[in-house]
Amino acid sequence: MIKLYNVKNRTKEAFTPIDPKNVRMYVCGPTVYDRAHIGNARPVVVFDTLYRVLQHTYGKEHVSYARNFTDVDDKINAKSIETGRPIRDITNETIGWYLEDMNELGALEPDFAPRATEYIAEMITMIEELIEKGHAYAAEGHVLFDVNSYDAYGALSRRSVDDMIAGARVEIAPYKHNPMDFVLWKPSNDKQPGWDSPWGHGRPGWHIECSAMSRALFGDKFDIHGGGLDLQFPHHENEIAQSCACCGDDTFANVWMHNEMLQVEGKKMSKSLGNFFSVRELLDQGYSGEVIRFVYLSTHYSKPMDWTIKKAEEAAATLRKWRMITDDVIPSDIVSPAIVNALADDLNTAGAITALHNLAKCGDAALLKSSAELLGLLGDNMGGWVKAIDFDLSALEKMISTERDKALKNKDFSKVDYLKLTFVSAGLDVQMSKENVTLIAGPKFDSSLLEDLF
RNA sequence: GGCGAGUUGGCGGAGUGGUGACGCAACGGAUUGCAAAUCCGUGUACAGGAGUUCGAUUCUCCUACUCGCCUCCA
Repeated sequence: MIKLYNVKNRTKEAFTPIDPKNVRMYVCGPTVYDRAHIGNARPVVVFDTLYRVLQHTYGKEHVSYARNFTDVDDKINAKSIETGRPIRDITNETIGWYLEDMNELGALEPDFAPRATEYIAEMITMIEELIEKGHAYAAEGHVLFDVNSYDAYGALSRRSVDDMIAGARVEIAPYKHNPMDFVLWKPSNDKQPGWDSPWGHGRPGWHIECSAMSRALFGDKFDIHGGGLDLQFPHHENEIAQSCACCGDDTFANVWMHNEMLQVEGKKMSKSLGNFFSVRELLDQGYSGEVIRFVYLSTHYSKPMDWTIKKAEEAAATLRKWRMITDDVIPSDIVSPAIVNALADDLNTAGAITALHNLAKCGDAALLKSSAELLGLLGDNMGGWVKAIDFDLSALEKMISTERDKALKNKDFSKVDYLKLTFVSAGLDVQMSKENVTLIAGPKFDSSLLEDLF
């Protein structure tokens, strides 16, 4: 049984799908104007893991996962004006990057990846319904959602409209009935992307796309809605308001999940601090996608996670060890119950990693591999970073072995020690047993440092 | 100002109303020509205060601190 912490009730509860043959999860995806940064990647890895657990529990063909691309947004418009490139070029390129980068993190592609611009008609329909039902109004080319018309507004994030107005720091547009009313549709000028609508040439507000697209793909009601905690308010609150006002109080997502934010070396990631980087930059620095994924999974999704070099290095060491154990091992048909149980308990990925450590300790390589794969780790497609060394060490092994045999007789170890030192400084791990000497290339192996020996 | 999350041993990080997870580091031992790797072993951690309880790190309240959202940035 899967248990999930449902933000709606702030309670961990048993997960019961609406239809076990059709489990539906919607996760808010990126606005596509630039490379995904490492904060963007956390929900991707978190919900990818949940996707795998759901597939494991209900069967691959019975789980649908949708993650949208927001490809109409003022940030994209700004980039287009700045670079002189058409919007579609920018969004296509960015989507390509995104899929590449997330693939490196071992994230499966969702079953649906809807683009906002392909669902404009559905959004317009929904906005019309909202107007008809008295939850939205048109004003000066805009359409606004009337928060006073929806009593439960603020329930998800536990905010009251009055408190928010009192503490508001935003300038209030004159055409709003209530300062908290938010935009469903807004007018576009010649330079902005736009579509014809009953309210003139314009474009959708940010929130309506998720309501319209999840409805189009999953219907009025589905199981899980996820995203970063920063989206809880206002984005998710507004999605709920739109969808429930339109389709009924008992519609939209049953379970709401939010992953906590990511920090870098103890500080909020920000461009001014210089600790802001993309997944691609990290990959280019030599941190493999698998290592990055492991670091993400070693902290529970509900807690803030600190990205540090130290963690990445520890993760790399652990994975290297596990890959050594599972090299050429055929994964077991089953997954360790300890791992399944940990993951079923509100996606306790850190607990699952502990269970993997236990499997490694007792040497059950087949089960270690199959179980790690449920977390998206130790897959054959992700191990390139470990096996990348193409260098025959057998001649060196023989060389040091011979010298050692001699030294053991004449007690002069100077030559052996010299070789050992050279090997170690070239990044080799030198393992001498009674019988022979084994050399293992470490992460910093550099064969050019051995040239003098030949 | 409003709202929320968190504070666990040297570091990271789970978890639990009553036998000190787990990883890294450290230390001791086995092993080794010496090492490394490996194996075995070693640590009186739960921010502070009050309360509930036979018993609290775990529940309740208060205090302090940290962080996040409310503002273009997930």
